[in-house]
Amino acid sequence: MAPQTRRMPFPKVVIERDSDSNQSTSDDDDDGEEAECSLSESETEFEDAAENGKTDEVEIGNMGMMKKGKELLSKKKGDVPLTIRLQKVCKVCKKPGHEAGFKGATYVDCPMKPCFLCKMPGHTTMTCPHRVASEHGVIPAPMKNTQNYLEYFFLRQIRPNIHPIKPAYVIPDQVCCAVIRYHSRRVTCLEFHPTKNNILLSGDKKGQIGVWDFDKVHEKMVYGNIHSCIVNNMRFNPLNDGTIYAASADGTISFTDLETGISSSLMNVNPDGWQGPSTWRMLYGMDVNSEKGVVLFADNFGFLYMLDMRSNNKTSEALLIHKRGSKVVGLHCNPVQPQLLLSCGNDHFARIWDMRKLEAGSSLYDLPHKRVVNSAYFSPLSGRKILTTCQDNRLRIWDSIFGNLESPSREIVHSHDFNRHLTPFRAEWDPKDPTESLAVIGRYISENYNGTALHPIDFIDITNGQLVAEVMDPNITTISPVNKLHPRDDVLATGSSRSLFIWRPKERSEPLEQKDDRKIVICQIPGKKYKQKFGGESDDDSDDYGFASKGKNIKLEKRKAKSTPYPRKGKH
DNA sequence: AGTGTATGAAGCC
DNA sequence: TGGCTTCCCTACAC
Repeated sequence: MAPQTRRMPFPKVVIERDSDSNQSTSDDDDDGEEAECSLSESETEFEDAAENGKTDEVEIGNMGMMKKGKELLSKKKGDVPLTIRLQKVCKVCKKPGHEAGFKGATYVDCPMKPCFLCKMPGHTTMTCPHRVASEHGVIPAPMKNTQNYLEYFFLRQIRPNIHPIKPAYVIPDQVCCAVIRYHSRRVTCLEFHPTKNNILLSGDKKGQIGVWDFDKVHEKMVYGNIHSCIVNNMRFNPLNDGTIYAASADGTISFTDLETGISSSLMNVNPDGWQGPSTWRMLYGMDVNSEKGVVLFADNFGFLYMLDMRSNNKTSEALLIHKRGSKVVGLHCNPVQPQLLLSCGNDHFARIWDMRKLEAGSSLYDLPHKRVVNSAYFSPLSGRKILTTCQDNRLRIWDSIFGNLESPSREIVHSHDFNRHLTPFRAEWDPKDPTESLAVIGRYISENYNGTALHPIDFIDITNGQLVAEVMDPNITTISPVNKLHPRDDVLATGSSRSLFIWRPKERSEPLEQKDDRKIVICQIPGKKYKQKFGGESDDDSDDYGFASKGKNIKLEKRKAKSTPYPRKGKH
């Protein structure tokens, strides 16, 4: 039998490319296969010019491209020439005429979407009014004078701690030491030692807990057998600062001796083991109340638990404090009033509780938010203010916890978007600021700094919304959602991806060029070759957490910020 | 350089 | 309520 030949010739295909598309092949290529091939290369828009001149527009994403293309071609088999115009579409909204994404180190927003910073429609991040305003307060901070008894006693108690004059802020703006790839998964929480100034604790997504002496730099330890997955919060034991508590999504509260690494599980909220994801309890928020001698922690079903710190027995049954089935991600005890507890979670609320009468639904105040509340903290000295970080890209401040709590006294628009691959951002108070007005938080959106997209860490004056400082380092190209200011020293600790960084004020640091190489330690998983971000390939697998050898050390170049990400009207 | 994948909240039906 | 899909700047390994 003679081979069958194609009776109907394949339709003539004319490919027209968008004028600003990259390379252009022969415009009048009539090879069908070639057309399909080209179509799969990039996101394009089909335009099918039919015989009567009527135009059929079909928008196709890159995945459905081939299939749709074939359908289209087969439909048109035998028809007059098929014109396929290759036109670039925006990867965000799939519409032609514009493109979103990185242009070099600058990110261009899709104009069809709401502003990535303030979430309002009609403009992009570049032109967002919150980028150019000198302050962001949507509601002025009112000084509420409630003059109730509680307020009176409260003020008497804290008055000596309140500074009348705001001192100049000291900003730790230069990286002085770092451990690169210290953790094997991203860092989730940080904690400074309450008495030893140079000890930093870090928890990660894998369940490991690191203990790092950042003055000696190379003195570091990672405990990998304490938890089996994400460490959500850690606290030092107020009765013995050589021991810590940690809450993990493995459903346990651990108690660990930092010297020996010996750890015990104080409580397991999944006593029956794994019964499927719908019943598995994970622990998120945690705090210790030294006055009451209890460890408080909460799970992903809305429940609060309490353990007596001396007996390690639970002091009460689990108590529903947030919407049933929602995560309670943060707990904080008031530093001055031990009866007051602050919680926050995925039900879009932060709640204030009186620990003397804790029962479901008995919260003193419910502070509403538009999205999940990542964190809620009382101010560190007076405990009178509350700072929350919400996934709606806003920081909120309640100036007086005894005032009108129906609405925050201030909202500050700030880029700290939720991203499932990042540890949630949490704005943290500066515990050293006597005026309780300085907060630190990492920034999600990047800025083009001399050709590199960097994500700075912002210092914000929460009394007026002003950006006091933004710190960045050319070597930290990853987002830094985890930040903690030292309780006594002018030191900032940053967790960015798997690495840790310690910042100090520039004027107090010795020039980096003269520094000991070992100020920066590169860690790696044994046997793995990996590309260093900072200077070539490393195959040093002599040590689990080996030092960077001389010459391979990270080069910290002096940064030259070309532009200010949040240009202000005045000086900041 | 290109791709797969870890993964969480929101919104829809 | 539950199951499904979508999602805008990730980080990193291969």
